[in-house]
This record gives sequence, structure tokens and C-alpha cells, in this order.
Amino acid sequence: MKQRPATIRDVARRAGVSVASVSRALNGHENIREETRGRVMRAIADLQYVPNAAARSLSNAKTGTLGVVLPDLYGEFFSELIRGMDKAASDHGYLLLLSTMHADPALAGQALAVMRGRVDGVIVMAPQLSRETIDALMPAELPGVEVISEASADRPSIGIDNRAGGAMGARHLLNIGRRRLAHIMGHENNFDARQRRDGFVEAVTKAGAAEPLIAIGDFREDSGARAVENWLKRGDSFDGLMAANDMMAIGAMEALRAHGLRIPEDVAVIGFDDIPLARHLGLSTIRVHVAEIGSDAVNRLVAMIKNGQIGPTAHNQPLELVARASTLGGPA
Amino acid sequence: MKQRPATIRDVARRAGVSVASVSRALNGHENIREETRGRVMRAIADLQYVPNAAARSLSNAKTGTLGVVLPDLYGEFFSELIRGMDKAASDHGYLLLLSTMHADPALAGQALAVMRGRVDGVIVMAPQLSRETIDALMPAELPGVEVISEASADRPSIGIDNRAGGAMGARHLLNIGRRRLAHIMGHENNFDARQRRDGFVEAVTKAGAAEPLIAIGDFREDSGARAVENWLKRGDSFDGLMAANDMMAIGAMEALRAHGLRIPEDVAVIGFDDIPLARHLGLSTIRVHVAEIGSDAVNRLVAMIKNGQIGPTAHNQPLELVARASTLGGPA
DNA sequence: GACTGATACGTAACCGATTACATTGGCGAC
DNA sequence: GTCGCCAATGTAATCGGTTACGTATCAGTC
Repeated sequence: MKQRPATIRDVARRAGVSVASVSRALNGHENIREETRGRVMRAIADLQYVPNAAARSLSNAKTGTLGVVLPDLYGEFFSELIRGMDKAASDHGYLLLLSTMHADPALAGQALAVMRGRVDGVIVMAPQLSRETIDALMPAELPGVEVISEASADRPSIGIDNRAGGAMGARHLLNIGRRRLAHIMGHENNFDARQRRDGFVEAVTKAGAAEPLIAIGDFREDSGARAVENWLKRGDSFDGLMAANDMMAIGAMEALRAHGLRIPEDVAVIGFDDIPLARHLGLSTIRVHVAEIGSDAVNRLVAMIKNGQIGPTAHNQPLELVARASTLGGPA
Repeated sequence: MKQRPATIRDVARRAGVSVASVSRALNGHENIREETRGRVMRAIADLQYVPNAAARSLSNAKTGTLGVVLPDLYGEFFSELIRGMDKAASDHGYLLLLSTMHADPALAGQALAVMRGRVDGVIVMAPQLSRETIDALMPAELPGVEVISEASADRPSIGIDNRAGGAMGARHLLNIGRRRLAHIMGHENNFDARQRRDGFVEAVTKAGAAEPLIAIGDFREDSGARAVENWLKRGDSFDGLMAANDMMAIGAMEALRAHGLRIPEDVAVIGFDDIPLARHLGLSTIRVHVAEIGSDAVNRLVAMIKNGQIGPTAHNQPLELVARASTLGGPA
């Protein structure tokens, strides 16, 4: 039952040809007679031969897989991202090798080192690491694409115009008449979090409104709720709130309602990402086409691998304001 | 810049030892002097040497990666499953190689064939394929674990007691006084879908209630809504509804509300899975610990790889009824 | 001092593909 | 008939590791 799988030599012997001919038949080379190819194909079918991927990789220095290094896998954001990547990868005939990278640069380096020799290129998402750290960790000989991190000079980076998104949220709140604004950002050392806040604050200031309240969260639901609790406890008041992602906005909404505040009458709330949950909860948000960011990253990486070019670096996916009940009222 | 990465021979030359010693130092073998190991390690650091994974795989027939073949990647169910697998895999020092498998058995076979030689084992989830098809496609020499599919004699299978889950849902609806029940199942050729329906119907019949309405969906939100629309259009009436997963239940709830029906007063609704969305929408459901199914599958697979044993086959993850507003009333 | 055994290390075969280069055979031109 | 050329095929080197086996060194024993 558990027998040694057939090798290319077994096939050659069975078809009565040399290994070179088998290889040629297999890879669709020109200089081989149709009849020979037929014999080889029959032998392959007979023996249920499947080429050994490791041997092939070693020989031609290609693996047919792309490495994906993500900071986390929790929630719909990552599931959409992976879905988009998988779609594009399988269209190009690549598989995805998945790994999560922790905030600790040493461990992050490990995650990347492990990929060497197993992938033809890597897609890295590491908003929690600085540009220098990422540059230092990326293996030089491996094509790489970055997703949603500070633009790099060396590698293409598919991202989001975070500042514009933050500004869009602020302007929307101002447009519906809110003047005392608040913002819940992500970790201070997260690139996206800082950008979104900066865009938000800038838009508010430019409009001549009061300086907004700022709280620091961690992109999880709980931290949104905690931020609201703290403000209310301190007696800070606000009538418009933007969170740096939808999950924190949802946590914030729950906390607001728990304190008897109505949405949007007392506080209008807007998030960021437009995860599916947002639609169901009537949460206004900034829509990011996450799956497309994933496909885009893969497409660019494959292009790099195929022609050795780096191509244009920074590239931003378009954003879109989606106004729902949490800012406009009406059915939740 | 783009220079050839260092090989083991470069390291050997630099350290003034043979390749065998480098390999021994690298893999923590016994018979090597501390001083030699030190020299090797220094050379490795100097050259920034990283072993070539393909060569290593070829030589010792181990890859350090696990293949994961899933039917789809859409929604929180898969995101949780992958998260659980990734956690366990990285604990054991493995990476995950991801691939989606389509319903077409030929394509499904391809997905598995591509994995050969790149992985030490595979985890397959293919509820849409028959037992025979899966058995025929699974490479014989590769350890495999199945997730959420009909139990197999050859491979461990981590699953859900779907019948029990279906019955739990039915009994809950009956317990709160509902008598005219309905069920929205998944594809007829999906194993889980059939099992859940059977459990549901059996519990209803056993309790002496009228035979329930049955509609066929596809696990997507829309199909839940369509099922409800069809029933209402036909004039079928029901006061208790179970869907085979949460997404269809959510679609059904929207359709019910759109027709002015109140939940749970007019129709009590219960789903299956307990995805995060369910809690936010107050949907009663059968909780499945999805991430744990993922870790469990990986742990079993790793055990199989390590000791060559197959271990116990069928294994069911426990289920739990979670009653919320959609059946009990109260705040949504 | 010759022999034994253990220890540290080197040499070279091997894993299973790809492919540069060598070889063969067939055919047309002379 | 011989030569040259080309297409089809075979031989063997190669990719970068691991490891079986061989060898050198040294301490300990008689």
C-alpha cells in the first residue's frame, strides 16, 4: 500500500526512453516526436507518476509558490485579503504559503527566513514594523510586495490612502452638522493608524472645527468600547465619532448605547474597512476593497517574478464613503 | 545586490571544515566539538546563510509544510478554521500551504496532485465530494486528515455531530412552543447539509410535531432570503425556522422582517456555526468551535507524520446551543 | 610500542528533477 | 557512396542539502 512513489526514472524505464525525454514530454518541449510523447504519457498514467516538487524546485530554482506573511489572521479583514490572494494566485498557477509574523522583529525575521527556498516571492503585511525593520528583514534576492504599509523605495507596495480615508470620515461627520468630533485610532506604532488619525485631524482643523478627542485602541472591538467608556467617565462630550476600523466602531456603538446615547442622534459613528458586519449593523464606513488589494498584490508579485522588473512602487486602492444609519439615521 | 545566496559549501570553505560538519552543526548533532560548531555558526552569520529548503526537502523527504485544501475561503467560518490551523501549525514548526478545491472532482484531484512533494501531509475539507471520490483522490503515500466530512476508515476525520446539532436546534424551537417548523438546508450533495437536516427532521418527528418545511440553499446569505420569499409567496406558514448555517439564517431574518414579520414573536430563528456576526445580530445558533477544529486537525496530522500511526478516526467536536434574541426575545 | 575503541571529521553517494552536451540515424546534395 | 546537417534521443553534470561510510587522531590497556 504505502509504496515509494514513482520517479522519473521509473517512467523512463517503463516507456523505454531516457529521463531526458520524459522531462521533455512533461514540460511540453518542442524537439520530441509525438509518438514518443505518447509513450511517455501512457507510462506516466500507468504509474500514476507525479513529479517531485522538491527536486524540480532544486533543479530550476522555481517553487511555484508565493509566501504570504501576515500580522494576524483574526477577523474578516484577513479572510478577505487571503481570498483575494488565493484567487489571483491560482489563476497564475501558484500556491500560497501562509505564515503569521509577530510584532517582535526577531520572530518576524524568522518567519521570513523560513520562506527562503520555498517561495518565488513574498507578500508582506507588517504595519506594526518600521520601514527600516522591514527593509532589514526582507531577503534581498527574493521579489517582495508589501501590503498596507509605508511605501517603500525598493518594493511595490499596495496600500490604502489612509490620510484621504481619515479625511473623508471627518468631512462626512462635519457635513451632517457635527462639530465636537472624536477619533479612536489603532496602536501608535501602527502606520495605518497614524495616517488615518493625521488625515482625520487635518480635515477637522482645516474646517475650523474644535480639535478632536483622540483615544488609542488596538483594532479590536473591546478597545473601541473602552475608549468610549473612558471619555464618558471623564465627562468629555462629542457628537461625531470615527474609529480607525469597523470593529472598534462597533465596540464603540455598543458602549454608547449601553450609556443610553442614541446613534446617530446623539453621536454619529463611522468606521473604516467596510467589513460585511458593517452592513448588517448599519455602520457608516470607508469602504476598502480588501480582496482586491490581495489580488493586486499577487498580480504585481507574479509580474515581478516573470520579468524581473520591480515596476511602479506605491499604489493605492481607491476608497469609498459608505453612509448608513449610524450617521444618517433611518433603519439600522 | 542580487547575488547568489550562500550555499553550505561556501559556509564550509569559510569555516575551514567540511560540508558534513556544517550540516551537523546546523542540525544539532552530537558528534561535533563545541569549538567547531562555533566556527561554523560564525561563518553562517557572516555569510547570512540560510539553508535551501528545496534541497533539504529533496534529501530527507520532509518539507516542513502541511497542505490545506478547502472548498472556498469566503466568510468567517474559513477565516476561523485557518486561524486555528495556523496556530497549531506554527506551534509545531510547520507552515501551511493553502489551496482551494473546486467541486469538479478533476480539478479537486489537481489541487491534491500539486501538493505532492511539497507537503508532509494534507488536511482536506470537501463536504461537496463523496466518500469514494475523496478516497480515490487522496494520494496514498501522504498522511491525510479530513475535516467536516463523512467519516473515513482510512484517515482521521475531525467533524461535527451534525445530526445532534440539527436535533438541538429543533428541540430548542419546540421547547419555546413552536410547532410549525421549517428548515433551510445546504446543497443536497453536501454531507453536512444532509446530516443537519436529518437530525432536525428526526427530532421534529420524534416530538410528534408536523413534518417540517424544507428548502434548499447554498450556505450563502441570499439563499436564506430566497427560501423565505418562496415560502411566503406560496402561502406556507411557519413559526420556527432553523437554517443550516448562520449566514442563511441572517438572510432569512432580513426577508422575514421585510415582510413585516417579527422575530421571534411571529417566527423564531436559529442558525448554525455561531460566527461572530451571530452575536451582534442576536441570532440564536449552534456553536461550533471552528478554530479548535482547525487546531485539532493539525495536531492529529502532525502526530500521524511523527509516529506513522493513523490513530482514532472519527472525532467530533462538541456543540453548544447558544440562545439569543432571535428565539428568546429581549434586546436584539 | 602495538592494539583497541571512541571521537571528530572528511569524502562521496544520494535524493529526483532539468538540461548542456554528446550521440545517433535519416535524408538530401553532390 | 560520402558528406553534412538536422531532428530526436541519450548521457551525465548539476542544483544544495543529508548521511553512510571511511579515516585520522588520541587516550587507554597490556
